[in-house]
Amino acid sequence: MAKILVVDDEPDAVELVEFNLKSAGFVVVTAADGAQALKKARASLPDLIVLDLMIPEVDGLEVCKLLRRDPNTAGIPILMLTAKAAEIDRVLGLELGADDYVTKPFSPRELMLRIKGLLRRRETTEAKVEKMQFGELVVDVPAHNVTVTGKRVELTATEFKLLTILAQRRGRVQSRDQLLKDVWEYDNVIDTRTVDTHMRRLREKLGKAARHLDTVRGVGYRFVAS
Amino acid sequence: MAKILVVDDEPDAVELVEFNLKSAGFVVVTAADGAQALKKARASLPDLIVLDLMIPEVDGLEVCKLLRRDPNTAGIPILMLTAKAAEIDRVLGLELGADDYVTKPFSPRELMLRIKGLLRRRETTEAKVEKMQFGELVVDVPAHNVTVTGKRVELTATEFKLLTILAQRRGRVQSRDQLLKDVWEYDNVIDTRTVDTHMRRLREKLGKAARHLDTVRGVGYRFVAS
DNA sequence: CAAGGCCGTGACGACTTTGTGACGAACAGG
DNA sequence: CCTGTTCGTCACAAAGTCGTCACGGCCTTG
Repeated sequence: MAKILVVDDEPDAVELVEFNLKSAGFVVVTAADGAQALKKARASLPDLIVLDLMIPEVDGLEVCKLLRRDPNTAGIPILMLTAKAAEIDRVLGLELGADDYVTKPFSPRELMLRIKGLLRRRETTEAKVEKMQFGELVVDVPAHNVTVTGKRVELTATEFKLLTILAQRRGRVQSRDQLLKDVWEYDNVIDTRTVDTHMRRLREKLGKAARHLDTVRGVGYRFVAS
Repeated sequence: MAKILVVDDEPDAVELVEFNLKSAGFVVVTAADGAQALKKARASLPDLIVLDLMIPEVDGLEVCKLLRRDPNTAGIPILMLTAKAAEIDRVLGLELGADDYVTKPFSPRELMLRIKGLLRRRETTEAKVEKMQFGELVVDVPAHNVTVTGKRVELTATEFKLLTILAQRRGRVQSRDQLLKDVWEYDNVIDTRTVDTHMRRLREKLGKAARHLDTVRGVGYRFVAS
């Protein structure tokens, strides 16, 4: 479950945000000033930071800059809370590097939407790695190459695409229809059982690395990394 | 089609809105005061609520706040109807958390646009909660995966869907008919006792996490988070 | 406290889903 | 034009899943 750091010096605002986030199943860490924020960000490495611009000790601008400078925290999405719409330009600009903003007063609902949007955006962009390794299995997308314990496995174009898409979405079940859409591209004339046949061929060629290919009965297939 | 709760104490206004919504294919539920509104919102879990600010029993502000505080209704978009433009700030502000507003008198056309806008926004930007944790029980929807104290539990497609729907509506009792509709999808040929059998299998597989599955005698089943 | 209804449980047969081997069409390369 | 590969479909068998039913305990209700 995603962990979120909420930084604001107004207890009411923190409480409101905290309540909403917890209701949505997030783990919440809070901080009331800039110094605390930096400390907690580094200590608990949250998945996202909700940061008020006007806070004591070290202000929001400075916190943002410092977090971006540290390699450990540079990648964490920051959602800025600003009182004045006029400050938006600076917040989103190069100077600060926040990823999104919400102006006060905000509706909790709006805030939640932004947070989920940021988390999703990060998820999807991070997943597009081109060379993937899972134990003995290596999938090199640009080279169009697959190896199992260092030995090259010859896959046909369709098999390769199927494996790639499953691996890129590892952990998530893909229905046969979804796979047809993505691997065979809009060709819904094709029978869903065709997917099964290709999975069989894939498994055959991958040998022991076939353990990564899970069948989820009644739903579809899933790639497991471990 | 989406279900919409309309709350206003003026019968004329309700009728007008209701007529327009029904013409557009929405399912409409109405309430004339705040107490009724809260009751119906919790009972029928609409996709959106059109809420007049000035209503008897419990006023609009209070209804809004209470709905936001309940995890079961916190996510429902609220469209406020206000008589005075001056109230807008409070309505949209931190204090209330409405998602949009329309000032009276409004044109039906304007109202419909706002409603459709809110519904679309939710559809496109708000992902359903995908990963839920309740103590030792974790339900990961996209992965189609359930774990109890870290150990994976193998569920069939039907069992998983049943658990997911109950968990997403935690705290609220679901009748067997409702569950048949949502899990088995329009297949009302099926015996209601079938739900019992699946609940049994779920409980068996979940082990000690089965404590989250409550039987409400004479009514149905309920997922409890704690 | 007795009757009736509701729900948990175990069993079972019908049905669905998936893995597998085989086959012919389409296709690319020589 | 020939040949080998790839691809989509099919049929079949095995395994898993589903819906129903009957029984019995327990709770509710009068």
